[in-house]
Amino acid sequence: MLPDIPEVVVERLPVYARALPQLASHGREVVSSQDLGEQLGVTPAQIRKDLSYFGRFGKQGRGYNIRRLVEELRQILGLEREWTVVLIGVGHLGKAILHYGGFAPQGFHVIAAFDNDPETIGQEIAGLCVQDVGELPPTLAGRTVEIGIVAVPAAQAQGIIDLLVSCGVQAILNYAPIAAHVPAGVHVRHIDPVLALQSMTFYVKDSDQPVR
Amino acid sequence: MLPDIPEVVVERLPVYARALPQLASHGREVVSSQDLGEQLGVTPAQIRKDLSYFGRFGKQGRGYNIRRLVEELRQILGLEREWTVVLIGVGHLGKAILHYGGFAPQGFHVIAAFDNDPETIGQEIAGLCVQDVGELPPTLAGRTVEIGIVAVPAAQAQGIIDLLVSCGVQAILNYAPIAAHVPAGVHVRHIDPVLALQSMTFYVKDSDQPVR
DNA sequence: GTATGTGAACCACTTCACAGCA
DNA sequence: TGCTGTGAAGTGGTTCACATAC
Repeated sequence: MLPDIPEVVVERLPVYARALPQLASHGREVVSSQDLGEQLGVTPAQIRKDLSYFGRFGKQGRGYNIRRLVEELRQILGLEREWTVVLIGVGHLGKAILHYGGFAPQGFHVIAAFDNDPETIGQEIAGLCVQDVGELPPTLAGRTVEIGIVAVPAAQAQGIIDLLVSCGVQAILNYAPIAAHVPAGVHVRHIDPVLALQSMTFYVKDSDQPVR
Repeated sequence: MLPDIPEVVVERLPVYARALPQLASHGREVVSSQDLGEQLGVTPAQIRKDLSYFGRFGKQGRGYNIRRLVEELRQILGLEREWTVVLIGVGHLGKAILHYGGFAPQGFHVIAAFDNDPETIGQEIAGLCVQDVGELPPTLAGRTVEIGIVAVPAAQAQGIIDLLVSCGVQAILNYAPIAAHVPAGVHVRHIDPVLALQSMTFYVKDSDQPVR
């Protein structure tokens, strides 16, 4: 139906969807690509082009109705739905993810957590009882789980990802420091603060300011 | 000195630097762009092109000496240095960041943590006493701090980023869900798991597998 | 007058393909 | 023979600029 949309475009849509309600304060109902672009550090042309892949949501001479555009974007992205998530790896990082309050309000519900450490299995964390990773396949067989969050050590990550894929999980948020291999049709995003720091140091290393 | 390097290239270098030692196991000393590419899901041509921006590190007919290449990459990226980091925002997320053991081994040392909540100020977390954010400027005046990690609520994030920039911080790792505005010469990377999930749902939403 | 939507022009990154060297 | 290093070709995404619509 929709002709091939560049992935970078899809990745910008949630940014737009999130920024728009902020612009709605002060009783404003309409926003121009100019306004949104300034808010986000993006060119107005890019915003218009991105949106044009999906339809014609604006009015010439006026701009975009904020509420309407947010709803369109959420529809396009599938954010009106609720999503079911499992977490694998309940170490320090996994515990922090379970306690993180940012997923559920956006419709991402962590319904089970798994680990392979006998000490960790059975613990209750954020209202969830940690299960043995061996129980993952039977647990997922019953219900539809679209998303897996991987927070295991690097050495185990590819194996866990393979397991998730074999259980029908279609999207993986990978916190492990490896380049994941997945079959076509499975989607991966990588969260890696160390890599982020290590690419910034390239730009900072030369320009060391003298101590004043 | 080095002619303009695309930012995407710089972002891939740490990935190469991290993957190489893994290939060194089994007593191997040399690796080809082919091997590394397969490991990382990148074309061999891209690896060779990326490296060629910085020098000629390989030997025709053989490949790259792993140890040598890792050292070159670490030198290029400034990873041989130690880096000084401050954290602002010691809520759930900030605490998790302080407990995270992945920064220090890579040379990123969090030397101070700040918050504006009287309850949090004074707490000792991971060996660090949380300071009032008002103490940030005097604390940074004395020493060189290159990197700031921002883990405050969205509403306060831009203000904190401005403050960091005014204190001479040149690189910011931003966990807050906003598009940060910084002057030229300051570098920002954004960590946002919710955005990552929200762009994957676009691809998953239609292809919902039937429950078997 | 004002801001969208969009083909065309432009730019940047990726891939190709082969000369050059071990 | 094998693999690097690199100009050249190709691809994909961004920006321009203007016709169009309110």
